[in-house]
Amino acid sequence: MSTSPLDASVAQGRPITPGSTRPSPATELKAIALEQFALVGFGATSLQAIADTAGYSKSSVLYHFASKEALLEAVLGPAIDRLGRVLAAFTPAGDARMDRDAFVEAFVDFLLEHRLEVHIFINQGQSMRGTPVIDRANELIAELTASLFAADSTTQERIRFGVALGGAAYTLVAGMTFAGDALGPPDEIRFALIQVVSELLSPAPLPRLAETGDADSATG
Amino acid sequence: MSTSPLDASVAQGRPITPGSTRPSPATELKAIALEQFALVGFGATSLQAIADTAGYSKSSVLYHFASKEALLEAVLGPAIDRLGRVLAAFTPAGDARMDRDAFVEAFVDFLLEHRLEVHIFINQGQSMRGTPVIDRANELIAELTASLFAADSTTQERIRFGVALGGAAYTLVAGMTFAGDALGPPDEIRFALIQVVSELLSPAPLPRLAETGDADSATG
DNA sequence: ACAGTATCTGACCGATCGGTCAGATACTGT
DNA sequence: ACAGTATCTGACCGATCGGTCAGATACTGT
Repeated sequence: MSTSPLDASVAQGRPITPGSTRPSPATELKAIALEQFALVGFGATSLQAIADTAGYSKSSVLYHFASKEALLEAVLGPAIDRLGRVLAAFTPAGDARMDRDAFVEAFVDFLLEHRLEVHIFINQGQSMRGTPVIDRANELIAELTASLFAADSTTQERIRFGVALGGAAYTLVAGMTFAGDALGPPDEIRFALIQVVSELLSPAPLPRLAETGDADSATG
Repeated sequence: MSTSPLDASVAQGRPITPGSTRPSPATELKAIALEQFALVGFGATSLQAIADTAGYSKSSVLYHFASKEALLEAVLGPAIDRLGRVLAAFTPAGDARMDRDAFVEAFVDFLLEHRLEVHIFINQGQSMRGTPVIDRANELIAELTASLFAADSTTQERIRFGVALGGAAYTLVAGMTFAGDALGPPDEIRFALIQVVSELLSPAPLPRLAETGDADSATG
């Protein structure tokens, strides 16, 4: 009995096994909340469900986070901070198109690291307007759009940008989280994403794609 | 007072103004439910909210639809039927790649017509497994994947397919529904989508744009 | 040993959830 | 005019929602 590591140890609120230092309750709760918010949505996730999964009481969740919305802030905040930093590094002043290739790489790495957070505010951002952390994310997306495209951008360009953003977010969550590793090895996923996002953000197909060949796709 | 057409007329359950024949209550409820399910999610949408928006009581909603899940079935069913027909027309037997350009056009038209439904089962399909209508949609997506790609498809191809599917669904909802007409005129959107989806589903960039003799390493 | 603090919990709150049901009302064909 | 049916509603149900609070327990520095 009590095969689950969550049962006996965490139920008391502190790690018992001295060897593997269990993450703090707040960290654990944030991780569970992140997954649930992305999977079933913020509105459809109950604090009770989060507490049950973590092995705590609902009161404990509300001890660590003042409210459900505060928990959302804590969950999304770091990812949005990081997005802000990625954007700031590539839009220093008025000069928008600095080093687009490097930007795409940094952006894809951001997506890979924070795919669940991105999925949340991509797919639920519109219905959560008013929540500070969501508004901040929406502002950053608007900033990103503005820095990538001039004011006279075409429908074509806007569509390609939207497809790149939403497509990457969807693929990462649906493919990596839900479908397991059916999508491919992580390094291949990263390479393919960088390529397809670059392609989508460029007015024409990548110019130097000609001789790249396979790169490292054969190395498993 | 009572400027809203919903107020006086529908509150009694039947259209009063004889000129403009109001849609049936069931149709109206489905339209409102569709929007809410897509906007805030199925789990976060209450029957009361749907009823209030339509100007009916919650009991009336449950008179027309036996349950919340039955309402979801009624909302998504037609779109999934249509998707099934689109797929059936282009995968008659084992021959998968019939006329890919025509298929992409039909598929994009399907996306344009049922963007909210697609958004629902793209973004909430994983958390609604077990619901018959959602399972049916997931099967169709799997069938689509199988008909587009051989069993030995590369990571690159799978990523591109996912980006096309998720990206188109996201762009149509976020761009057209939430951002109004900021994306562009409908015919331009359609044209741009057909082009970008075609490009993503092709193993190599569009042949006309560059003379890259590479063919992307996928053609093995 | 002891006081102070951090953490966790059950009991409880009003509000809302999906759903049931009896009855009121409107429409129908005769 | 009348019976039958379709439609709509309020009252009500148990369950669950996010959140509060007093008190139990564990840990801390002294």
